Amino acid sequence: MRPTVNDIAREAGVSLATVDRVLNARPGVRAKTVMAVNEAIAKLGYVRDLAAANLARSRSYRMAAVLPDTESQFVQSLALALADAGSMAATSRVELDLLRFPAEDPHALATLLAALPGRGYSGVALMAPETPVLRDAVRGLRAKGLPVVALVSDLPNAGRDHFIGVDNRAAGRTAGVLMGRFLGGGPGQVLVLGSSLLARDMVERRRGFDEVILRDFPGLDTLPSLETHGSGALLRQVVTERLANAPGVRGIYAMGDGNRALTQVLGELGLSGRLTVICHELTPHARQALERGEITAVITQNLGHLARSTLRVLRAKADHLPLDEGQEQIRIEIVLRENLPLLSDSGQVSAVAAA
Amino acid sequence: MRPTVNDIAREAGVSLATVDRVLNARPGVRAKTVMAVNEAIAKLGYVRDLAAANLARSRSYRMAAVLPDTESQFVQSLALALADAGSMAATSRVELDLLRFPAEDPHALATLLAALPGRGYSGVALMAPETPVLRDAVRGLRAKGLPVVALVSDLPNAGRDHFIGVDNRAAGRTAGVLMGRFLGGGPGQVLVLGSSLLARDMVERRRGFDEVILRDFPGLDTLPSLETHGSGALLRQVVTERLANAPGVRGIYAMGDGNRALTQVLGELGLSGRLTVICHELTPHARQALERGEITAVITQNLGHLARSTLRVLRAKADHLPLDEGQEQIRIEIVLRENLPLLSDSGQVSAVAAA
DNA sequence: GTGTTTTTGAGGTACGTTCCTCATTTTGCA
DNA sequence: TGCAAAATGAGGAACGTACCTCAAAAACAC
Repeated sequence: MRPTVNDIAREAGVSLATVDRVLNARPGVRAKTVMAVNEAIAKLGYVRDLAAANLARSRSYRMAAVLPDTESQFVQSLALALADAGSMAATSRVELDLLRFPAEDPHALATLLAALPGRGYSGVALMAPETPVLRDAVRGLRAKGLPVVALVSDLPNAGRDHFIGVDNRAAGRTAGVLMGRFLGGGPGQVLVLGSSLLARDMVERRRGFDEVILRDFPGLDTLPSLETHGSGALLRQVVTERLANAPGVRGIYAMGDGNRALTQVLGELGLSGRLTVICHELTPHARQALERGEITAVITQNLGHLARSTLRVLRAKADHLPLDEGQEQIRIEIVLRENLPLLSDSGQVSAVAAA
Repeated sequence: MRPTVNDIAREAGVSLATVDRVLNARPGVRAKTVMAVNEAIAKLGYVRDLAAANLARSRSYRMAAVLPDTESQFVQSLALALADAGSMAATSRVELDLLRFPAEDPHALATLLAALPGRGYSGVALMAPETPVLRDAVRGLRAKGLPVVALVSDLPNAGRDHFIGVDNRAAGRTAGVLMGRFLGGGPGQVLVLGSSLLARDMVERRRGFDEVILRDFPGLDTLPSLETHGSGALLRQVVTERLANAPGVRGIYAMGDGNRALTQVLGELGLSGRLTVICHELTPHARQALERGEITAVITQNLGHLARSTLRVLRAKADHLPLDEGQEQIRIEIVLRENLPLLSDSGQVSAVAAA
């Protein structure tokens, strides 16, 4: 049998109350006694029964996940993955509320965040661009003892407790090496598309991509990034125009969203499957395009993993417990048609069902 | 507050005892009453508090992971990942014992397995080649109520409860498409190495690989598999010999173990970094070789994930609970130098430390 | 050595569930 | 209608921990 607090009390020759004081770092115990108890703990190999502890504390966790109200498939999939992880976590006294904010309104976001501490939350996961207003809001939350984790895109200067997502520079490098090798090193031109050149993620991806192409594939010519601002129409226009003027284009690197519009345009131009197309995020549509051969490779992150990780990290932070860093590291995944994961990851399934 | 069993009793107008009977599927409740209780459950959105339930049951789980006593880095890493997951799971009343069997002795394995039910285990995870003796042993375990999950390599005909690992055919296809694209479709020859042509995994990988090469890259010429039987010396010999006779070799697909010997040989022949080398399993050595550019790509599975998944599945099976299939699916990961995960995945770290 | 403060002990209640037992009510059947 | 069987209720103990109170003991200061 596993040792319990009673066993420790007996072993250390003290009372249960004293063991309890030591275990929970309550004051009023002599250093000597603390030592004795700790020795007993070590000797018996005691591990606190977390289930029983939480039960006794009758502690429960109410977390908030705050996402932009964008309708992009990526955010939708993420929301579903989070909701899913939340409902699974209900068995362990964790509740997750999904909150949305107007994508282009940092002040509305700040107001939303400011209201959270009053509503009984014990942690916040946040996906938002880092603005000065946001930085202050995050600091405010942390000042009130609410842990804040940044989701998908980091908030390094806001002093978040943790970042859950991938290193976008490395993701860009990965795209770069795939593009370079798939094109045999050149010669040829590569079109680069991004939603906005101001977004940190886009900048980092582009930097990583160029880094690799310049160093390892000098025969390739990467064109300046084209901004699509999340608009399908705009994407359509710039891509059509550019492809008409640049007959040497052999590859397209789509750093941002709009994969749907992209594959559509390529189809209309009769270029489906004739170019090497690399994009990010395995949304339901990207998956389809991959299956049909319209997209060559997708650089992605596992949203189910990301969602579960979010809950674990929030919980650990709320309890001031250490993390299992290895488990929380989100990997940069490369998906080709051949290693497309089966369509049974809960988040993805629901996303498709909802689409 | 979350509803409890008492709330359900009140809502359904029955006693706590009856609710308990329904919840735990105990006999002696009319169908009508069962319905009423279930309605109350649905109405209040009750979710059983697993922590409290397990506490009350004072249930604990003792699991066995049975691995061959091979010293390959892969098995070592797997063992460490399992040990690690086991120690993390100690907080949730799960204990994992690592057992080893002589790699080439199916009968010793069968004896080992037969002894398990008597030793208080409530589940077994097993990595072993499927032999007739093993099939019977597995059936014996299951007949005694012990769930059995196959690890890494499947035991489809032994009636295992679950398989935790990747689809090797798809892994081979993935290797194939990478090889094909990296070589620009040809012309050129590809050397294929495997530990043994009898092992199911090798056969499936080879089949997947050929499937893609034949269909999509007819310009490439894949040579017959060379067997290395886990021996570095043998690998060295056959590779040297083959490369001397076949100057057109531009790629090597290493399906089995022996990556260490392979990179060494290539180094000695002055071919490091000059060939496209694709292998399996991100062992510490493969990681190093990847960093140095001696290996181009590694097809792998996340051992930390695999280990945690094993424990979750064993536990779910022991309790006859459903699985979160999405969470348990092990993905086929493609690792290049550019998306090499940081060296903080517990299993990998320990593996390196131990190496 | 007295008085004060600090440390320790003893004991209880609570958390939400499981799993008993025994008594009582309801149901089905002859 | 009566009787056995089935269904339900009432209550309690247990799981391992947290957290509370009050009393007793020990350590400390002067």
